[in-house]
Amino acid sequence: MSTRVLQHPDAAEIRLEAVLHALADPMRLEVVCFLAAHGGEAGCAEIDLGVSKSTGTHHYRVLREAGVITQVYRGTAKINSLRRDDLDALFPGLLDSVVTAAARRVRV
Amino acid sequence: MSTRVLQHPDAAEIRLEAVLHALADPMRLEVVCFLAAHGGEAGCAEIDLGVSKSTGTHHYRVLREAGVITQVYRGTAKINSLRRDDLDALFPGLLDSVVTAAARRVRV
DNA sequence: CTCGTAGTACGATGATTGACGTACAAGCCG
DNA sequence: CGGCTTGTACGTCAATCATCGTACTACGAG
Repeated sequence: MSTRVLQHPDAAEIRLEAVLHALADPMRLEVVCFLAAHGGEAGCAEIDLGVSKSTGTHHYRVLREAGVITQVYRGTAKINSLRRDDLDALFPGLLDSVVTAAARRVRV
Repeated sequence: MSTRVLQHPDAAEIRLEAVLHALADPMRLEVVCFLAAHGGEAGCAEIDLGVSKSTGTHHYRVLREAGVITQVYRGTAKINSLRRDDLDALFPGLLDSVVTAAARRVRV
């Protein structure tokens, strides 16, 4: 039906538990870290999660519905962006501490 | 067998995903907020979660095994303490931002 | 010793979730 | 147009999770 427009929760509707739950999955955490490290933009295909496309779609959807990322179509590709502004405004310091902690975790 | 000694993960074994997962549940988040607001000590019975004892035990166990809280027996009661030092050392700022965000969330 | 309180252990159960394959839609390119 | 790439929708399956009830242990008070 050619929607091509993706629904995102309003900033005021972002729920802390949903964000934490979205971040609790290692795969989604990796996506967030990737976006945080790359200026917040990346196509779905640029982040190799090692899972099937369906599963990837599923995880991106969870992140989007939790209000963690924004997704925009650009041709056939879909660009994912971190909603850093909204997250920082709602939960100051949360994103940074999680990303920092995740980066350290990888090193260990 | 009178174990009466509870096993806690070592500080180095605390996993970010486990902590996030533990914090993602509203009930456990409430426990953490309560402990954070009360100097980090409280018996299981002091925090009314509105669920059965079994469920309460389950949630406390998840928190303990994730390395979020410490549990010590004092007579028949069990005292829960936040592992603030360990968490702050491993994931600087994480606990504060989550607790702050949760407190704000309740107000909304 | 007996009882009450505080919490554990052990299933059981229903809901949610993660992962997948297949079939399909939308946009680019030859 | 026809094929390729990119991602979605849908149904399925297994695993995990939150919740509970019941039976039990440990401790303190009387």
